[in-house]
Amino acid sequence: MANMKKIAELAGVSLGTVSHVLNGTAKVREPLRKRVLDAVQVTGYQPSQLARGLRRDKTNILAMIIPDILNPFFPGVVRGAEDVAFTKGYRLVLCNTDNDHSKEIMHLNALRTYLPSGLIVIPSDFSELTVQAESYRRTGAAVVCIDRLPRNWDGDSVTINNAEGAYEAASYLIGLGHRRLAAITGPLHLTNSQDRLKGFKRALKQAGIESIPGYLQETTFDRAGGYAKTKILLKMVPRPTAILACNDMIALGALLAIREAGLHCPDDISLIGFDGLDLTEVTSPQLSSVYQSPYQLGAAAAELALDRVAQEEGPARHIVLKTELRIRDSVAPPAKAKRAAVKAPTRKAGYVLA
Amino acid sequence: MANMKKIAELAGVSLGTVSHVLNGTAKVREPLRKRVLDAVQVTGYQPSQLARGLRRDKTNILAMIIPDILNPFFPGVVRGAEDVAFTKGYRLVLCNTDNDHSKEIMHLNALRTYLPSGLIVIPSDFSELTVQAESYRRTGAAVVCIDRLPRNWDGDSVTINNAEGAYEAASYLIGLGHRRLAAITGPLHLTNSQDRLKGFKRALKQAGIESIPGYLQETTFDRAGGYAKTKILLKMVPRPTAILACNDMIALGALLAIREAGLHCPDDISLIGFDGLDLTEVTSPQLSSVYQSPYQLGAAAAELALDRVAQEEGPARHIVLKTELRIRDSVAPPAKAKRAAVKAPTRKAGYVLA
DNA sequence: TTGTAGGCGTTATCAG
DNA sequence: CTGATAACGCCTACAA
Repeated sequence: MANMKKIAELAGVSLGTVSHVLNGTAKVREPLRKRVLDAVQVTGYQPSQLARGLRRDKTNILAMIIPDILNPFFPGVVRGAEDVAFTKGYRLVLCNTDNDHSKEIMHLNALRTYLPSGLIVIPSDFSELTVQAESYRRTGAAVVCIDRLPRNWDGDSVTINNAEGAYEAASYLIGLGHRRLAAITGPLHLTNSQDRLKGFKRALKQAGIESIPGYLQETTFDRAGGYAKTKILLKMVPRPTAILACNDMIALGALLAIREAGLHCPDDISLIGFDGLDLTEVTSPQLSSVYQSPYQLGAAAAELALDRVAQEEGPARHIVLKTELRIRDSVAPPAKAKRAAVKAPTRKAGYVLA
Repeated sequence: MANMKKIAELAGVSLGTVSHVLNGTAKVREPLRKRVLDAVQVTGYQPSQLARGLRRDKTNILAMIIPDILNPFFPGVVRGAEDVAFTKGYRLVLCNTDNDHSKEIMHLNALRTYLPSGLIVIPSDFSELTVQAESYRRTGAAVVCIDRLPRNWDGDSVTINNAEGAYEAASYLIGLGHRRLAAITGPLHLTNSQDRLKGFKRALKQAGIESIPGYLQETTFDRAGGYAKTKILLKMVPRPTAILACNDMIALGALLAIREAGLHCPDDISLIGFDGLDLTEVTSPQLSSVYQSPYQLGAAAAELALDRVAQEEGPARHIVLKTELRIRDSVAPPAKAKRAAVKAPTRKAGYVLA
């Protein structure tokens, strides 16, 4: 492959001049400039990212560390980041941690020697990112934390308004006449789980509803967890009339458990999920959910990281994205209260199919 | 960050010796060796991948080019490749083409200067990869093509047995008593679409069923396509009693169209998808599908690529993975023939939930 | 067995 | 403005 030396020969100038033309680092007389550019055209020359990175102590690489691309929430995040990165001439390196913080550390270490410009991280469970990031920043890399935050995180971040989203969902159910509301939360050591629970509780409190401890179930963010906890909820007396699942996978498991119990959603029990994944449209009933945009999350993180590359100083920025309650077919007024129930707001359109 | 020079000083040896110890490229006396290793320990030294890559003309980077990580088939492929890459000390760079072959070329060009060891590509529509790959191989990179092949591809590849999978699905439907079988295929310029159609036709031919042209519909690999084409199929007289959708997204659209037409799956019409995505479990009825393992596809590709790095010569290898027909609730004997129908094989278990 | 030194392709500094 | 030239960190002949 062509290199700068060859371009210099072809253009009949020195190596330094080629560099100046290519990087705009000094004014070069037009004729010389043109000769260089022509030589570049002819040879199809591209600068070696390796040599450039070595010299500059920084590559056009953006690294992204996530729990698991197989979890349907994450592809959108990755895609958002990749699009922004690509547009700005960066490549995205993808790492999966399986929520294992030792694997997170391994990735962090391995990536370091590639001198990435930025690092976008969805922290694993019990992440020690706050410590690691410090050493990273010394290499000049921007570290942006998204979706959930590790303990004591004080750097740049992009999250969503978890509490508000859960609050709206719970309030909506209460508005329908529900008084016996249950919540199935994700692991409560995660900040997003904590915040969603807070929002849920606030809605109850505001409506003067006393929360029954058994109605609050904590589990993992997956279908199996939702299934198991819903089984428990359905056996309670009195049985809750509505469930807020703190993500869609949990809601999916809940739906299955409801069906298996011979109950019907939403007639016997209302259900709202969280995230608003595509698959909420293909279940029956279609699942109501607190939608958030994974794409926007990833894109904002990449913007933030690359801004930080250009402008290293400045206070940490915290971007908080909005959620949107999407009501579909999985909610209804509670059976006993149907007649008295407040009229439900107009059904919002979800994705349109064709 | 520490570099080899510092290690050499700390260990009281020369730079070359450090390199020899680290790469096992020459025998070094135990005491020296130990001093080097200790210094590495103490400093937490890691070799610069950039400098190493520059010197070796090759980095520990594996690049992966796919249409779109948002398509639920691809995350599994990416994860399979990343796991293998990670295990062997490689990082995965992810690129989305949106099936746009000019974007594919842009990625290919941009990646080149990072000197990746390997390249795993799911070709875009009308890909010119066969040409591009040639120039890539000259840089010493292994190029592996997966899922579908571009025109004239003669390099390493990993695909699945598309024809066989479609054949089995169609044969199964025929075995249930269906005679009016329709197929909704993906774009027929793609090799995987072509092969699935071939398998479908072979099953019909073998059963002595004449295929009605209108029963063969070509569309894009998405829900909207499946929806539109199914609408057409449902208006035909006589109406098909079974549909083979050439991927699960198409099947999803078909399911919706069937429901909207006031028909019931499987009582009025049987449906089998292709890919066996997780979401086939959450529809109702649960979708039968020709399962393939995206994870295995990605993992095999990474193995193949990295094998090729170690062993550059040798004939092209073509790995063909098996599919597995997973029958769930979306198939039944045709209404009129129910009594006479052959007994359906035992229902295979899909994923187990808990 | 160990050390020396050249060069991979850039960028950046500093003379001219 | 333009051109040498010294790093960046590592590998690898080749020499000792």
